Amino acid sequence: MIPHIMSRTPPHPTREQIELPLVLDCLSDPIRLAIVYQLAQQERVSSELCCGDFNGLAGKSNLTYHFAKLRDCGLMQTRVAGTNRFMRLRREDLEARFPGLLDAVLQSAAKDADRLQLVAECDVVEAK
Amino acid sequence: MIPHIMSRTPPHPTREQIELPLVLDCLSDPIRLAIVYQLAQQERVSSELCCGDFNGLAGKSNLTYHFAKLRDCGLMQTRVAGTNRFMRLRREDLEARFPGLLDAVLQSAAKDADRLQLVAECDVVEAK
DNA sequence: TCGATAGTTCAATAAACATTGAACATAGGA
DNA sequence: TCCTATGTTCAATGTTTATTGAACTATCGA
Repeated sequence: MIPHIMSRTPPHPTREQIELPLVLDCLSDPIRLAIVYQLAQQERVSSELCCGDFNGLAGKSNLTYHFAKLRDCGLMQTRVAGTNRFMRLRREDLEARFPGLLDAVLQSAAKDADRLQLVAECDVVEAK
Repeated sequence: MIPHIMSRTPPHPTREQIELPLVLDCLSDPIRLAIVYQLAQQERVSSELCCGDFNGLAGKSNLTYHFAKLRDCGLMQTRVAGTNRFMRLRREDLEARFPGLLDAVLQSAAKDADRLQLVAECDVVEAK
């Protein structure tokens, strides 16, 4: 039987392969910034979210596209479990490569949460 | 006599108009990141550099394009003096809007200076 | 006043990007 | 075993992007 593509974990860059321009470019898109922000908010509750939790941000296939970019640049990790894909922030790797960067971006985003139309923390938790 | 366009200072966004996605997008381009980095290195010597100081990074008209993007997003300020345009980083405004962000990016860039082909500090100073 | 220097503007081009919907693959439950 | 939920793949579309060179404008100094 031929191995099934979809059940395999997609490729991720190693920590050392994470590149600053790619990370910044990823974070510069409002939808991807919202994904990363929501992931960060959720971290206190659980470190993972699945694709469906972001349905409010864009259409399904568009989200797949943005997830791939976030994965390719090293910001997110995807874990496959059954029919779900669980995402988490690669906090430690980011912190090791670019100390303070992710937090500076997240705090900047939090400051402009209204302007950027980001979900408030309570929204995320309640939506569970 | 009709006022001469080129002698006027180009428009800049106010501090409040500076937007996070635009700033990140600006910094995600390797040439623009190099410009900002060089400007930051130079700050200890003088807070300003003129277009010609960046000739190593790209062609003249391409530089004009990147300078415009940096100015439009609020990262740089341009001052016109004779036939020169002097650039400086809008450090205070950036710090007020997004505390810690610029420094986190600059430190990250410094860590990857080789990979990003950024000018070493001594190169900048010696090139004067 | 002329020439050189500094930088801008404009049009053209090729590549990358975000977005959509339709078709598909996979896993789990009735 | 079939139905449903979850998510991916693919092709098509229109937009934005970076880069180039040629023509231009403005300023300074000889």
